[in-house]
Amino acid sequence: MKSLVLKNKKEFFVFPSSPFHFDGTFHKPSHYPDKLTDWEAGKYWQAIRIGKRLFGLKIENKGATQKPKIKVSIFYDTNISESELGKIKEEIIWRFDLNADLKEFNKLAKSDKRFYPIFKKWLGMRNSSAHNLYELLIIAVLLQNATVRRTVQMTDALLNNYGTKLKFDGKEIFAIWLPEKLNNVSEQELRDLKIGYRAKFIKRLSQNFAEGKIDELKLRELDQEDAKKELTKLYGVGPETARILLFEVCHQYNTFDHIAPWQQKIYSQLFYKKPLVPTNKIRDDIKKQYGDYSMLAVHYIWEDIFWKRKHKKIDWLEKEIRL
DNA sequence: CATCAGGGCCCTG
DNA sequence: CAGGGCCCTGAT
Repeated sequence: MKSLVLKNKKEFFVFPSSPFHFDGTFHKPSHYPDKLTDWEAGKYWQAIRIGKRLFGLKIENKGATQKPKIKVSIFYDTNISESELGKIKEEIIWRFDLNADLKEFNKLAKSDKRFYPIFKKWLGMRNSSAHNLYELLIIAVLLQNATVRRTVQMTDALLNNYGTKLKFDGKEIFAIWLPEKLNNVSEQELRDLKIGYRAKFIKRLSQNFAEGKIDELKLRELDQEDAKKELTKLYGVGPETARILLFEVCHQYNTFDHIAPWQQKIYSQLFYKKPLVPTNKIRDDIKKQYGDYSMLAVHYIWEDIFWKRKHKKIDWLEKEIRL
């Protein structure tokens, strides 16, 4: 594995739209533990790629819910251009949806007697992705048909072989490889890392990205239906993977269409306090109540229970999260 | 020890 | 559009 020490630093500030929730936006406790990001209250680290170059990223909360302000520190090796700095800023704003206009959504939340306490607690939280399309796609493929532990093992194996370790700000943060890095890696070599049939997906997807067949920026502009169509064309991307990408990378707030069996059990408890409610009913009820913000609303309630789980084990939930 | 399902997807009939 | 197969791993 390559290792990169980043000793130089440049800083700037960003002012997210108000209201804003720093920790809810930069840390998602429902995600599986990875070495790609690090977080503590008010502080967040990750690697970010601009073009082919890697930078270290530290983001700190310097504002308040109604007066948002974040400090961004970029760590680099020898030099960094103004254009690169600008692109990083733009990219951060997109990935963490810092310019989001959530007025309509917050109005909707206020009229929801049942879950208003949750919406209020996380007021200003964004749905976000630390990663670009290719990177999140890889993660999503590693989630397929696997338990959390297995996903972690596969991620580590791939990172150890093809990733880069960045050292900055006293942290060690990993970065996912560029798609072309796998050009000369055979499917069998990937299989040897015990990622199973996903080797074929990752090989083919990386090839597509390396050849520039997917334009992430264009995808961000498409409406939901077209974006979904484009994503589903990709080999290894079905309804669930498309949903993840649409919501997290494209910031489509209304993607509550596909419900996986394990999610069904958790939604049944969260929304009905029952072990198993039909997915059609769950979907219809949520869509009826939250309209264009179906997935975003569910995201608030979903992350909230995983935040609670951080300090207090929740029996019924533990059962459904397969470690 | 064997069997099985899993935080899906592709392919076939 | 339903159902089998896929990699590997931990649970039974």
